[in-house]
Amino acid sequence: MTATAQQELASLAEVFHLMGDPSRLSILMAVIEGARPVAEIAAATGLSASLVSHHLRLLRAGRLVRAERRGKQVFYTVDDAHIRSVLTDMAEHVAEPAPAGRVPRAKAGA
Amino acid sequence: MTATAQQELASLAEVFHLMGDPSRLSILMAVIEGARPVAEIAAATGLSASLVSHHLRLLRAGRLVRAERRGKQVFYTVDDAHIRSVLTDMAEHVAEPAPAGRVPRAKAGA
DNA sequence: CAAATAATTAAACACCTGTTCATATGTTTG
DNA sequence: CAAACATATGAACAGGTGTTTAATTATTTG
Repeated sequence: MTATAQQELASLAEVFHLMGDPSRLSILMAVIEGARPVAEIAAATGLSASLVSHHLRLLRAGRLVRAERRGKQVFYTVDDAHIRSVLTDMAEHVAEPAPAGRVPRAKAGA
Repeated sequence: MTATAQQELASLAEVFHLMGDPSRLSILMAVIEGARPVAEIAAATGLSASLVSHHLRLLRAGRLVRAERRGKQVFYTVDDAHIRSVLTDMAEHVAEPAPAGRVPRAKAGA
């Protein structure tokens, strides 16, 4: 594997990692349809403003959301359309029923 | 937010979380185009067979890969098309150049 | 059945990460 | 400038996670 491929893989993993936390994912879902201020995101997700802010910084660093200040408030939105399509596409995957008889437990018997 | 929405969010986050690790992601990429035995995956990714096996168990539990035994070997493949489209779609996102002047550091000035 | 190969599992460790609580920064308004 | 509001930051803690090493379980083959 080439060095740049390793880089891209790392970046890709980083993005997924950011989406792989329930709090952050709910934050993303809260701002997926338009810009909202932090307090509103906190209310919508049921998380503290502090925690939301912490996560937003990570999401911003990973370029998943964009920030824009309007007066006292700071509005956040998802950065681009890719995130949206990925979220919807993956939602389909999760919605599928499990085909039964898969994923056997560590020790089936007993 | 409804209880089922919470559930789906958790499932969604779980899937992303599984993809959010470089080792696991490289494993997924290694089996995205067809079934391959563990040893081959290990060779392709540069990871130990043990580590690959560990991760494959998690990926299997999350229904991201499917296992099929053929003789001594166990072949793994990505479970369905959604994973593929998500991976390719997100790869596009990562490939995009950063629009400059975004993501200010914690404390810009010295 | 014994040996060899392939994969899985278990235990242990180092590291990272999400969360909370308290404090600080920025912004408007009196 | 002081007060109030909105957001951001810092420190500290608890719990989770990836990795390694060693041992174990399947499966074929002599």
